[in-house]
Amino acid sequence: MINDRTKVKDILESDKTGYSVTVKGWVRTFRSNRFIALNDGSSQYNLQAVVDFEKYDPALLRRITTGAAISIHGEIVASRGAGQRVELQVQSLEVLGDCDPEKYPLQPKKHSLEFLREIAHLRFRTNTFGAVFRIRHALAFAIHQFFNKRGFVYLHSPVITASDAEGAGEMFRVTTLDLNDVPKTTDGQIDYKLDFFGRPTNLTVSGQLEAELGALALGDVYTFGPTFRAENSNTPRHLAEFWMIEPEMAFYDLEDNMNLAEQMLKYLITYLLKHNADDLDFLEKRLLDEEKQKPQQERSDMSLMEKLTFCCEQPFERITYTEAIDILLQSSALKKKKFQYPVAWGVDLQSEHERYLVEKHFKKPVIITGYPKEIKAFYMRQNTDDKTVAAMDILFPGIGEIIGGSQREERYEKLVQRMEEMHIPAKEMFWYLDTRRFGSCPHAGYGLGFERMMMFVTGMSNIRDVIPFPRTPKNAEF
RNA sequence: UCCUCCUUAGCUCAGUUGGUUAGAGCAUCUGACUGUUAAUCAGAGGGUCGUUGGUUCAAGUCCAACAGGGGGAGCCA
Repeated sequence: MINDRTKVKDILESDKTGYSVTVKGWVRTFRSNRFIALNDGSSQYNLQAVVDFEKYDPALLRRITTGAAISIHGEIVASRGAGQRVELQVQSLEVLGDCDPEKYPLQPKKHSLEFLREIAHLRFRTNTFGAVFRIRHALAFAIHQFFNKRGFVYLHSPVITASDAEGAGEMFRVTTLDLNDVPKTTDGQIDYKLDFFGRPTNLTVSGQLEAELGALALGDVYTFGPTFRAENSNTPRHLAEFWMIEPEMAFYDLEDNMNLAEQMLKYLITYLLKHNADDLDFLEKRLLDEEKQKPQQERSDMSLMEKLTFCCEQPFERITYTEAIDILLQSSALKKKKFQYPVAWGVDLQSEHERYLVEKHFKKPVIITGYPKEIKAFYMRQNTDDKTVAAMDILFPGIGEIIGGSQREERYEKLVQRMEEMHIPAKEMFWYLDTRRFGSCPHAGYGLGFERMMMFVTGMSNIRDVIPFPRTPKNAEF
């Protein structure tokens, strides 16, 4: 048994002194041949271990280098220095894993996020990514806690699907066929009968349709799993593999749906403010440093904590698509020809329009409802005006659309009609349509991009820095 | 995929109108010092200037293509 260590976080959070501990972790810096800054991942902060170097073999001390894994036994005492309340007086020290300083790429200094992305296997060892991934864990946990408290059932939707009719984006093909010798039918087509599933299959682009099946029996369900889009998107907001939360609720209309989504976002932010204050504090300081490099005009007027607190305190602004278009048409930005894309009823809102509404006009999260049916998916419930659907998008400052959802079309005839109009093969979707044939009921749901939420709460500006191993076009190294 | 910018030491960057042996800070190594907080001081090592081709007496510097990365856009979460 070697799991006898005390975690740094527990030591630092207590004022207690005069007791013996064993700590294990990685050296961040070794100053003056006397002070080891030790980090074990449990906290943003390091434990300062004090070595009386006169009593130790210089050969051993030389092995205490940045990045080395060490185990220390000693006594927790009040610190004589100013930077910390308590410190560890070393009584015995063992190097568990050496770290050659000539070759180790991490130094006790600031590294660019781009450089750290190239060494994604080591970036966990930095302050920034330590904070990011502790927050990622906490956010995932809070999501489960939120739904569990409300009696939701966590439903595992399949990662491999045969459905290619959802129209949610380009898909990754899943096959065991020999790509160097693909079997063909007599008319020259790929013979999928010989493939593993006997038919074409893909990685899922959404668990929503499966979640609906669950909701119409279990009541309230949610999915939380990886999602795959094979789109050639090269932006700081897109990944080929990302995580999505998709709640689906029976007997909910659009307003119930919005209420739940707003409550959830506020719950998650409040949870992090309470449980990850140290990590958020670090990220806030990091952002402030970064802002200092920018010209005055581009600096944001709120700090990270202020922004998060602000979002929890304000009710989100709720407007219809039609109202949004009117605001844009009357905006000074339009009159000054600041928009690159035209504004008119019927067009989809562009990033620049969304950003204007959220960041300039309302200056808080905005929920937009009632989009034209032409620009939304087939499963959204048609409104009585015959022009719009019961859709809702929640827009956040800085990242745009964080949640997209709708009340679903529960009326069989209306749904089939819409599928025909949009060339969705109803025959292959018999399992989905069956829910509308047998005991259909009003229901609603939404999708939350987990990494988008991570970007908002951490203030990180590139989505590749909030997931451990980002998958993007031409990049799957780690 | 489109537009735009970038690529010089391990990292972050400077490098004049093309002109001798390409520089700095940090890191690393050696030595000094030792209650430090990205410790300090002195010295040393470290570069086929992203790749390929072109212009020129001469290219880190100018031109082209390609690769990788950043920012913006589209698609979306």
